[in-house]
Amino acid sequence: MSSSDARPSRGATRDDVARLAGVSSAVVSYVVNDGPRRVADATRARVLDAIEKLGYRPNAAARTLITGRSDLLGLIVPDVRNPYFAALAQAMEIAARARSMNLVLAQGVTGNLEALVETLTGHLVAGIVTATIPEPEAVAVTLRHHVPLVRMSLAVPTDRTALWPDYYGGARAAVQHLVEVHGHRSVALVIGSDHPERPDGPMDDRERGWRDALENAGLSTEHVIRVHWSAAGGREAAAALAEHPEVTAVFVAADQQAIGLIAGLHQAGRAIPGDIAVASFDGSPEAEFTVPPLTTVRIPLEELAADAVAEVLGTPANAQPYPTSLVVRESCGCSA
Amino acid sequence: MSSSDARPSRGATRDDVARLAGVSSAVVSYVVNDGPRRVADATRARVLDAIEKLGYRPNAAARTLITGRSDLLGLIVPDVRNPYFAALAQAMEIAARARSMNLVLAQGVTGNLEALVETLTGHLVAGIVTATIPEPEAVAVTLRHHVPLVRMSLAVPTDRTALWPDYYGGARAAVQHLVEVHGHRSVALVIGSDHPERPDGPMDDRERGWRDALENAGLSTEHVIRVHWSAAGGREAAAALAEHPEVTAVFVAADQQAIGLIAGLHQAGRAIPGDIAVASFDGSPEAEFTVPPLTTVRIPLEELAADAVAEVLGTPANAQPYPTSLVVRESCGCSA
DNA sequence: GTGAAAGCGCTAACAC
DNA sequence: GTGTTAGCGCTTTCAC
Repeated sequence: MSSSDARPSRGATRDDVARLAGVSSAVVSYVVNDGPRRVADATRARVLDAIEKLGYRPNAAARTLITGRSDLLGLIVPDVRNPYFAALAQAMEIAARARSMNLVLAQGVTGNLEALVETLTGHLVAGIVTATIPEPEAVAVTLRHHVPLVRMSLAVPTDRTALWPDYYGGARAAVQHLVEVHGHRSVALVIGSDHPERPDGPMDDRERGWRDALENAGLSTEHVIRVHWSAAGGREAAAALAEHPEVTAVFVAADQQAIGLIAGLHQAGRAIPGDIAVASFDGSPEAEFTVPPLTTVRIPLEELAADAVAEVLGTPANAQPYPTSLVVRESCGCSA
Repeated sequence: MSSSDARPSRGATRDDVARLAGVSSAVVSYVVNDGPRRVADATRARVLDAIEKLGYRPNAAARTLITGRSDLLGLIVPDVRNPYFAALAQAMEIAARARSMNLVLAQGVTGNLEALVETLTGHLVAGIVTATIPEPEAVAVTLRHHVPLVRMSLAVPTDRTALWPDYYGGARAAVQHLVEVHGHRSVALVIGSDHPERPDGPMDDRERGWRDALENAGLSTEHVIRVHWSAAGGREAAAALAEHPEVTAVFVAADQQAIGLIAGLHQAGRAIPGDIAVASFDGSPEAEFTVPPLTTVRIPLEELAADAVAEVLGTPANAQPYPTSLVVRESCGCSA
């Protein structure tokens, strides 16, 4: 520890390694980065040895400064505690690390994203993946700084890049299952609302799927219950449902809401699936542990995440919605 | 766009701002950082104006390079999808952002942390907070690079810094509740094991709390069920419990396990709390939505997170365990 | 109150 | 196959 401790002591630098290995610092770079020049095996070994001895780690900041791009990837979600976004964060972290990137986690809601995006671009992140719908100003920041922005879980026409599950097909399949397999004639929809201020905004594709499945079967689409995208919202939906005993099944747009709905239904003394059947959307792991286990539409999050990272790194991803699959358990009326 | 696009176009630099404002680049620094020199109000206004016009954002990498410390904070958890760690991540993200830090999320298990820690230190993170128990090699890396390492959720004697909830007191209070309020005489423990390879390792404080509460009441501590720290583990525990009908109550060391346990108990046709009462530990939000709602010990995660961040930033935190509180719901036998 | 200038550690031409 | 070197954008000491 020969240097002063006035500032946090920095570890060995590339020059230290070069000196110890008896080579120039460029060679150290070549070895560390495996390019862009070839290095003789013997030299490489000496360098590696010196690196090991010194405990040398490249300084990410210096590298970022010169290359103009860091190995950081921003992920913006509304709320990591929501199991859906937690699962997304997990999938993204794994996908990022598989490509030697580091995930910077940011939580933010639509309308507050600009500052977050600026912070992230200030770090020269390789890209930003967001499950929160960014306002135009936030998008403008990424555009100005040429930072790839990948929107997940929802696509709007103006998106440069978006990856999203097949909300429409998945919802439709779930509702069809309720109608065709179990013979339900009155299937309610429980869904959140992203734009409470614009009730006439774009319709969620899950809602469209539910609607089309019902209309195709000649059934009514009158029962729509809009609550918060949360378990607490789902519990409120149970109360609303109590006023419509004619409803014998519900399609819920998110597992979290379904979990709350089930709790509320139990509290109200209604049996699942006996009195009322439930199917939902997301395919989160917790759906396996509700009572009864929840039938849900699984989203291929791992694929979505891997492709989102790939997209940021320059590999154009699939422009199609990712296929979902119905995971049949007991809440819909199927037996264990 | 006068510069070539050979490399990703970088936004305006501090020099651009200085030029436009007609000042030296040092002054721009003084304005941006609010120091270390004073700047005349008129000058400051011109600089701010130029910054605005140019859409200038400081380059975090350059700043990190010169200061030797970034505004990044590493958080290592075993699994963000586990609601407990999701809640921790959320609390940490909020606490970090409140101090203008960015959270780098890393997932890792004991035994694999060294590389993660090296990556993080390579980014000159201001500190690392970990809920995963780091092996000594990983700790050594942080020591060598002088990166503060704060361990959360568990403390071992060799820790430099650790913040942890009152596992012992919380568990003990929960078990006492089961025994004293509800009169249970046979209370099992369901808990995970961090060191399956060392069954004689340090005992989890939750286990100690459970044990002491029981021994003080003159009750037996024979029923210990060790399963994975997950809902699936909890479900297995339900099966194990079926062989011991004399057990009328269970203390579960983690909400996730309790959620699985409840599912398993239902499946086995056992009523909660009628046949068997349940209380658990964590205080995660999902505990409110089980059937019946789960009585659980709440951990003050927000405080823990805020203090962990403060600690990293140089404010020595509380060296005491953080007080927990029993959230009484229905799974223990209390009425709604 | 403001400016000039010396690096922070690294990459990648470009020479040899 | 290896060495030299010019910055990347910023902070801060030191002059003025």
